[in-house]
Amino acid sequence: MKVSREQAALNRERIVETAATLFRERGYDGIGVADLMKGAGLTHGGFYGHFGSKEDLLAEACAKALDQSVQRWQQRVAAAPQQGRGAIIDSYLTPRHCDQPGAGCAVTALGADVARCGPAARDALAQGVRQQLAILAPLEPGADAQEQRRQAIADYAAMVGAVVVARLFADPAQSHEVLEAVRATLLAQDRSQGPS
Amino acid sequence: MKVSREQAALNRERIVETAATLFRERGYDGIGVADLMKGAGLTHGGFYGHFGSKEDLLAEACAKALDQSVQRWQQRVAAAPQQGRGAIIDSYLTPRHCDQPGAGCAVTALGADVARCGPAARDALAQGVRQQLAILAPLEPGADAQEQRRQAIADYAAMVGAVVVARLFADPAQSHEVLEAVRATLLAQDRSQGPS
DNA sequence: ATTATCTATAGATCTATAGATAATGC
DNA sequence: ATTATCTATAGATCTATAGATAATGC
Repeated sequence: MKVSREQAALNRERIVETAATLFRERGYDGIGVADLMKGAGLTHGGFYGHFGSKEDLLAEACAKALDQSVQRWQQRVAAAPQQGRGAIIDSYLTPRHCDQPGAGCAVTALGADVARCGPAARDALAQGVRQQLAILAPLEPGADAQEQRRQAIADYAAMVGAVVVARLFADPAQSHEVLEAVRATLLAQDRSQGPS
Repeated sequence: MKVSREQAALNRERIVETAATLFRERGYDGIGVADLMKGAGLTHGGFYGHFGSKEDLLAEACAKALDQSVQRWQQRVAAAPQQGRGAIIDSYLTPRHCDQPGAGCAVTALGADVARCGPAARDALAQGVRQQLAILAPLEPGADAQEQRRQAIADYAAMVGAVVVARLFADPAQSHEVLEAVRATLLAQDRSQGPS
């Protein structure tokens, strides 16, 4: 046992990635340090060499999860520039996103947990939200930057709420109705307000 | 000690009400059976005479919390019939609601926890959401009932998401910006689409 | 010599239960 | 006699730490 300094850095990263998935799937209190380390292929005693506390790991896991979301958003926008904000809305409001919280938006999966936590995890999520709003705003219809930001916030809130509510329904048809209703309403605004 | 049958029923109800508040404030795993009972003025050993498990209590607490929300919605609509859905939107999207999760919407405070739980709590929340949508739909603009329901779902998702996101920001100005952006966008739709 | 990980455990907490106690209600 | 509550505790789990072990890197 015992590994190189380089391997130790890889192990640390694997712990953060494992945590980013398992926290989103089971919640902050739903998974213990021992199981997180086991998920990363390590024993739990090594944990406190990497992180000061479980909550410190939560903050890093939130930052990692949001970073991945931000990168996916950028890729989708770059891949379909003519689709505008629709590229983001369409991929966010899918049954796939609802059914895979471990790979999805950390705000929907961990928002309530993190709002009760210390400032580190909270700031990590808030920072991610600001980045996502910065991607969304230029794609919005609106006369000026202020109106575009307002629209970006409204779209973002609707998407987050749609996934939170859709996950409550055990019946896939009802989940689907929620996702589709929000999607149709958001995309209909393009027509009623026109492009910028 | 030991109390009358009538007093026992009152004690049970007080446990549910205490749980409805404390679960919303601290999350399902954030408060234990012993502290819940202490909050109701009882000792924790008596708990299992009233409920089969902690999760059974969660289901009852969710039902109670949503019942109270539904009643408040009905009162607000009855008190200001000319204001329509604006009466609900205005009261939902307030700093007061964000700052008092223990008295607010259970979907925003417990949605993620409950989505990971057994079916009883999930169904209790889902049933409450259906009731809230039924209140909202007749107040929506739209050509027919189907379009009104679609708008009700979209408004509801936007409101839930707004509070979840607003609670992430430590800075009250940023929380307020989220609430106001969603409120302005929802209410602006009346003008662009017109009343039914 | 340093350090990343492992084994083992301390100390706290949590759900659930068993048995005792003291009131209600026949 | 029944029953609602209380005291006490079993059994499990969780965070965090202490000390041992076996590599790395000078």
